[in-house]
Formats: sequence, structure tokens, C-alpha cells
Amino acid sequence: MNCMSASTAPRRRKTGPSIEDVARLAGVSAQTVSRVSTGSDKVRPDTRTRVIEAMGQLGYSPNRAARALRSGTFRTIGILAYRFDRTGEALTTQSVVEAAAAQGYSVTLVGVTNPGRESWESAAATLSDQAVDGLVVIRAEIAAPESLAITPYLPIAASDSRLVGYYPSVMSEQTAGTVDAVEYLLKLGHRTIHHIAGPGDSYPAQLRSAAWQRTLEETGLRAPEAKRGDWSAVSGYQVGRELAADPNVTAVYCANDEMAFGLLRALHEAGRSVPRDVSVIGFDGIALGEFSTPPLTTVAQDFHAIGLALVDLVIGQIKAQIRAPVSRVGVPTKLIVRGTTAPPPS
Amino acid sequence: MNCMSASTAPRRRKTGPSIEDVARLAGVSAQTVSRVSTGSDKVRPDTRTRVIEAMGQLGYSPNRAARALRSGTFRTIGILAYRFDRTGEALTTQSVVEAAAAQGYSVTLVGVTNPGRESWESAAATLSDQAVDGLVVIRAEIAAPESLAITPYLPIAASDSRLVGYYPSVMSEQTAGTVDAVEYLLKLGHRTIHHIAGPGDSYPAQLRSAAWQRTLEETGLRAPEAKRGDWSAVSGYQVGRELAADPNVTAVYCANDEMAFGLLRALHEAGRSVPRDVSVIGFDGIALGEFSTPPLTTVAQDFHAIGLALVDLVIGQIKAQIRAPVSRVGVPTKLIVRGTTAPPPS
DNA sequence: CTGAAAGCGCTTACAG
DNA sequence: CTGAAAGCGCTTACAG
Repeated sequence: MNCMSASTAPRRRKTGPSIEDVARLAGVSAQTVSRVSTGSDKVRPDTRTRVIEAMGQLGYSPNRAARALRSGTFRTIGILAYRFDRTGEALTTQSVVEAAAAQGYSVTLVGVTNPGRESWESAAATLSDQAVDGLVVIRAEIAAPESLAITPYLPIAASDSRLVGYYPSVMSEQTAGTVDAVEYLLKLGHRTIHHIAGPGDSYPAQLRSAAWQRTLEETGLRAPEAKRGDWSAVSGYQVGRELAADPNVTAVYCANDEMAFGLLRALHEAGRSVPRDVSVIGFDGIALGEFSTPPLTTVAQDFHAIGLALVDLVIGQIKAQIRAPVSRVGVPTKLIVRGTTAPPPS
Repeated sequence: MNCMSASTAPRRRKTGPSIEDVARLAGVSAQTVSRVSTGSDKVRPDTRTRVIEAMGQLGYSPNRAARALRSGTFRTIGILAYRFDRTGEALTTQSVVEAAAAQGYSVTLVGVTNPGRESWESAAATLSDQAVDGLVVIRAEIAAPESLAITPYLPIAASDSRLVGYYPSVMSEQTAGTVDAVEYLLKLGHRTIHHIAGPGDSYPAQLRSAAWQRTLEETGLRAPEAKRGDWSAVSGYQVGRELAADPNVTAVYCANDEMAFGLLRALHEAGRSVPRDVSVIGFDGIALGEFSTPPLTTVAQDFHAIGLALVDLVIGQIKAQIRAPVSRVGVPTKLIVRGTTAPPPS
């Protein structure tokens, strides 16, 4: 499993040059060095130049711990999530990192290893112990908003349906997105739309299911019984097999793209042609959706915009030194029509 | 795009109780409180209890900045990557977060917004300015290892082919994995194996291409000219169309799964049946690979094991207070045979 | 097992 | 525009 090769000389880690070292070399006070490194404008140009030269020569960079201790700010925001490796979380995290970096902030990941109540409390406890100035919560799958016991003064922004109404929030307009999908299928001529829902304890899943049902009912249709998956492609495949076996099924709205992938395979195996026999729409807009067979029609979320808004919301609060009022920013979804949708067989 | 609703009273953020407050309440010295919070065993049980009670009552948690400043350790490791939202990076990051948390470490993300030389230098500069005790570098796509100017005393572990030989490294055994894939196709009876390579400036891509070519040559075959993609499914689709148009092509080894997805679609559109007419193997083992049509045979990487090994390597160095010798841990890949491979048409 | 003192490396008032 | 002093909240020697 491994092989060792030549080595670097082991040595104790030494701490870098201090502000005093720079001050001495530049012939100024530590005070002035500090002003230069924080970007204050109250320094004479030639003094500044001398200091910057000394910094370069010594390879100085300010000790973040000392700076944080004194100034009371870490220039770091935390991301709290249940997992970081799924589509939504990963894309949002990437966007948060970029947006935060653009404003000079670092990002620390705060994971929750299991979704039980206890671990959320410990995550919250860890949080106050954390070196962050603010917090972004993304799809955290908590049991109850109250269990997220965050210090009342910590700036926070969430993208988690459960937390809407409790904290400043940024959410995709899932209901509108669902309506778009269902109405599109209806307009294509389908007599009813079946549904693969997400897990029952997921609030976004509930939202999408409710919107699907309501849209059908408002058109005077009775919603057929929904199948339920767990977001995974396997689960979409499993419940998809029942759907594929039912000749009355001509259109299915899936609560996410991965389950749609599973359904696509189930339909394929059952010899049902997509979109000739059955139309399928997913939700999320994952990159690979363009390369399913056929390419997946989907309701795409704009995770990039969500990350940006989240960072703006948190950094705004940090700068203003106040927790923002509870609010809700809605980010529009977009129906991307590709190859899995067509009129029903005549 | 948004709507505001009722508000929480805006208030200034206040700093929590200090160690002195706890000491006073518990009737001990700050010293003793410190011993309790750092888990020292030199405290009498009843004293400890009293202190813990006081901590709970006050909601005390130690100020990380002060602790870091005094002790010289942040209990944080940084992850340096070009992006965090692709399969490999996201899965490795998740694994690093879990493993780090298990040892009481937080994880800070250090992104590199563009892959040019300059930004790597600035990322490295930012790094010394960063509050981390050690660094994990994952698939960073740097131009040259030398451009990653890390303080020589910062503990580091990398999972980046370019960095092997420069830093302690953890890598999938890509060459062995490629050999497995190519030999499997050969054993199935294919007369030659075509190849969709990754981008030319990617070292992992070069490794996989070289291993593919060498394996063919060692069997006495001349390797056909490789097509080149950029890791994306679209690129796999584009070069895949040429492959699909060539009747001599019966087997293709793709440098990653996403390009394989693109190829699958190109073959499908060209009316070439998989695996009857053409066999396809990918690399990575993404979750959706099980749900392509047909399910994708692939060389899976164990990103979880990679993350674990990375964390062990870094934290080991932090604890030992030395930069580890340059080493290389190889993590085996695994050929997962699914539905895209079969003997060639007779 | 417990405590009084010093100091980690900065930035924040306060002078000049 | 620049500097001398104080102190952020802890932990690290050093005593006892």
C-alpha cells in the first residue's frame, strides 16, 4: 500500500517574523507597520514603501490569531451542512468560497456527522467555539429549527426550507419551479402527471410534492398517489419500476435529477420509450443531466446565485454589526427543456 | 426577487463570558478553568465539576483566537484546491472534514480562483496568512510544483500527481487501474482499445494515457491515436462523435466517467449499440455511473480512503511537530464491471 | 492539585 | 502623519 522515499530534514516549526522585526528593519514603530498591513491611508507614501519592502524582505505576514484576538474579527465565515459532497451543497459551497474570497473572507466547514438532534446541538456548541464571524447554513436536514441553538448575536444566513421564518434565508423558488414543470407537461397534453417524491422528512421534498398536487387539483385533476424515494438514483430506479409497469403512466415529475436518472433506467428496462411513451422531468439541473439518454428535461436551480446571496447577507450583517431581520430572498428556477419530454402517445 | 417580513431586534454583538468570569463563579483561578477546558487531568474531580457547572451556567466557551495566539496552534487544517464542486474534490473534502472532526480539527477551504501561476503564488501567500496548522492539497492543477511556495515548516499532504516527490502524497493507483481496464477489454477479445484522454496539461490525464498506451504496446498492439477531451461530458460527446463514426472502434477507455457519459450519448445517436457494438469503460466511479444507459463499467477511486490518509498524514506531522519525509501512499482502484462492456461483435 | 505572573502578536484608543 | 502604552483572553512556565 505504500513506499517511502528520500526525506526532507525534519525540523521544528518556527514562528515567522513579528511586527517588531519589520518595524525595526524599516526604522518605524510597530504601530506604523500595523497601519500599513491593515491598509490605513494615514501613512506617508515613502514610509509605506519602506515598510512594504521590509515586509517583503522578511517574508512577514501578520499573525491571524493575534489580529483576531485584538480586533475581535476573524475574517472567516462558517458553512454548516449535513454533507458537502452532494450536488447542491458542493455547488453552493464553491460559490460561497468564491464570493467570500472576493471580500477577503475565508470559509470554514462545519460538518454534522449525523442528523440526530444531539449532533445538531453539539454542532451549534462547536460553533460558538469556532473562529467565525458569521454563519451560512445549507440544506442541513435538521429535525427542528429550534434545535439549531445559535448564539443570538452571530450573523447568519440560511438556505434551508426549514429555517425560513427563523433566519434570513435564500431559497430557490421551488414551488414556482414545480408549477412550471407540471404545467409544461399538462400543456403537452398529458392527462395526469405522476410523481416521485423525496424523503418524507425533507421539507423541500414536501414543498415540491405539495406544489405538484395543488397544480393538478387546480386544473381539476386528481393527483395519483406519489411514489417516494430518498433522493438517490437507486431509489428512483426502485419506485420507477412500479411506474414503468403501469401503462397509464405517461408523464412523471421527479423531485430531483438523480431519481429521474433511476426512473429513466427503469423505463428503459421495461421497454418504455422516453419521451415517446413516457415523459420525465427532474429537479436541480445537475451537469450530467444533459447526458442521460435521452437528455433530461429539468427544473434547474441557480446554486451560484444562492451562494452569492448567502455571502452578501452574512457579510452585510458582519459589517453592520447586527443580526439582519428575518427575511427571504427567492432565487428563480428555470425549466430546461431537453429530450425527455413530449406529447403523450396518441 | 425578495420580500422582507418581521424582524429580530438589531443589537450589537457582544462578546461572551471570559475565563475570569468562570473562575470567579467557580471560586477558582483562571488557571484552573484553563486546565479543565483543555482536559488536563491534574484537577480534583470536585473542582472540575464546579468549574464545568460554572461554564454551563455562563455559556462559556474559550476564545479560539486567544487560545491560538498563546498555544501557537489553531486546531484547523486547510484544504487547497482549484475547485470544490467536482466529484473528486467534493468527495475528498467531505472525507477530510469527517476525519478531521474526529480528531478535533476544523477545516478551512482555500480556493484558487484561476489556475495561472500568479494566483497560486497569491494562494500560497494567503496561506501563510491563514490560520491553519497544516495543509491538504487536492487536485490543484498547478503549472509547476515549485510555484506552490509553501512555508517549509507547514505540515502538508497532497493528493495531486504533480506534487508526488515534492510532498508527502496520497494517490489513487491510476496506472494499475488503467492496466486493469485495458487488460479487461483485451481479455474480452477486443483487437484494440481506443482512448479518450483528459486535458494535455493534466498530469493524471497523462498518467492514464501513458498506461493505456504502454499496456497495448506490451501486448504487441499499436495504440491508435487518442482523442482528447477536457474532463467534461460535453467534450466526451464531441470527440465521441468521431469515434462513433469509425466502424473499427469496438472498445473505448475514457479517462473519466463524465467523458464516458458524453461518449455513450454520441454512440447512441450514431445508432451504435453499447455494449453489443462498442464497449466503454470510465474512470472515477461516480454515483450516477450506475444509472447511465447502460450502467457504466468503470475504474473506481476510493476518495474516502484518500481523505482519511491525507488527514492522518497531516495531523501526524502537526503532532510530531515535523514536516514528514516525502512519501507516497498508494490507494488501490477497483474495476467495477457493469453494463457497458462485452466481447466485440463477431 | 492549585495559583500569581508573564506574555503570545497584534490593534485600539490616546497623544503629539 | 507617527509613536508609546495598554490590553484582547487565553496558556505556559514557575512556585508552592
